[in-house]
Amino acid sequence: MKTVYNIIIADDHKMFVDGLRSILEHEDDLNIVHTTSNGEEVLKYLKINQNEQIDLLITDINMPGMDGIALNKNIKKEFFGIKTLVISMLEDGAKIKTLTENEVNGYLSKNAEQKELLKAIRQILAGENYFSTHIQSILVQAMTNSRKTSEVRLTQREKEVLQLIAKEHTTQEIADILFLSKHTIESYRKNLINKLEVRNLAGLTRYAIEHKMI
Amino acid sequence: MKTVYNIIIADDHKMFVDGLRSILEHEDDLNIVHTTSNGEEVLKYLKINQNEQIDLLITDINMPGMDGIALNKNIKKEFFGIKTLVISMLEDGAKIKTLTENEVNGYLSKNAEQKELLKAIRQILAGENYFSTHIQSILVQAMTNSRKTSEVRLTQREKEVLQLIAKEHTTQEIADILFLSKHTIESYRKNLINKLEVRNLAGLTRYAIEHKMI
DNA sequence: CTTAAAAACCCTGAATTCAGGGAGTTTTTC
DNA sequence: GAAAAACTCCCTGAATTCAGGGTTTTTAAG
Repeated sequence: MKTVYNIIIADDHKMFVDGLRSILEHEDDLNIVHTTSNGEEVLKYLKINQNEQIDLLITDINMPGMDGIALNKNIKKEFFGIKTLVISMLEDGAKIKTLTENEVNGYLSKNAEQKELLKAIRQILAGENYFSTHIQSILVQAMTNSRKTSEVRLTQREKEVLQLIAKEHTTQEIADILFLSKHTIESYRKNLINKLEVRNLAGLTRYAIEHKMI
Repeated sequence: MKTVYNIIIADDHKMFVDGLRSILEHEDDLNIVHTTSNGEEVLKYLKINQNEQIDLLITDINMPGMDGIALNKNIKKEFFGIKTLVISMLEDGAKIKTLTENEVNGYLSKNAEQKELLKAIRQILAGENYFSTHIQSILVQAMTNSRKTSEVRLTQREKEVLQLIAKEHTTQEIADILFLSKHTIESYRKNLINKLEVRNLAGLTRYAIEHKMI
């Protein structure tokens, strides 16, 4: 008697779920027991069906309501023995990094081939992690990037000023808002431009937005 | 003898293509003749296989290289009798609007059900257009919005300049890049500030990022 | 208590942006 | 073919930013 692994899929893109299903249904050892379109439903299902051993969760990152990141965190906290494979279209280094830090067992891009998908699933079920070479390189980049750029730790005041700059306030206005001299604000702007290695307001604004400061 | 419709699919997310295929292969009258992962390949295929009548193109919007919008435009210009159904995960009113203006025959979200997909395909093949009520409401919103706020339609040149501004280039640099006088770029910057109702570089940059121009 | 970092402030001068105009040419649209 | 929109270029002058130097005071850490 062969071992059959139980799989849950969470993705709000139904056609994608169909794609997964059509691939997995040809595999005798892989059994899709449930599919949902958001994170909450997965947790609900797991709680109700505690007697059923689930081996693998395949989830998207972006979903309405609880997303893949939060879902994975909750599952690793509350349940045991459930591996997680994240499949997403986005290839955002920072997000993937937080996933690996949260013990996700694998990550695939949605443009992966069937072959790679099955390889990832089998590898994860065997107890290993799976991150494609492509994803690995993105991860490495994100790591080195964070060493480079976030070496620049901004002080609270600098963040305040940066936010106001990004909100289109002039130096004088920021000075008025923070009850400081405009010279002070000019110093901050100058330091920010140096620290963040940008050239002008546009660069500061981009940094602020990219780091979700506004 | 039944009529069989020939379909081409363009989407870089292979698993999604598999999902589509698994749905469509159960339909006797729908025949997938080719799948590609970008727009260029579709055009290449169509040019080589001119004798083969293609009835429907199913395409994503976001693809590496030529995207769905450009692809549809090219197809409507160069080939006849090919309907287009766009399936995308994004629900950006402005983009959908440009699609309808470019004679796309239908639009579906990637979280649509099988049922709706087949309904859309059949309706389009029968000569009608298909836009789900959900999409229609987004469209209406985009229209009314565009009357309110985004009456600001930027020209191609304006977009180019805006992009370069947001990338921290100075006026002189942009002038050099576009082979224009710096006075011209100054005019563009001024007009952009007026049109977009912002105050400075920071505002322009924010607009550019919020509208995904960089 | 000492030292370092952060926060606040000041100065000069060049470069750039911003705001307000005008004006000619080409391209699109009706 | 006329009208509108887009594209290009130019001018002036004020405001602001940018780049390079500073100083002093407060706060945090060893």
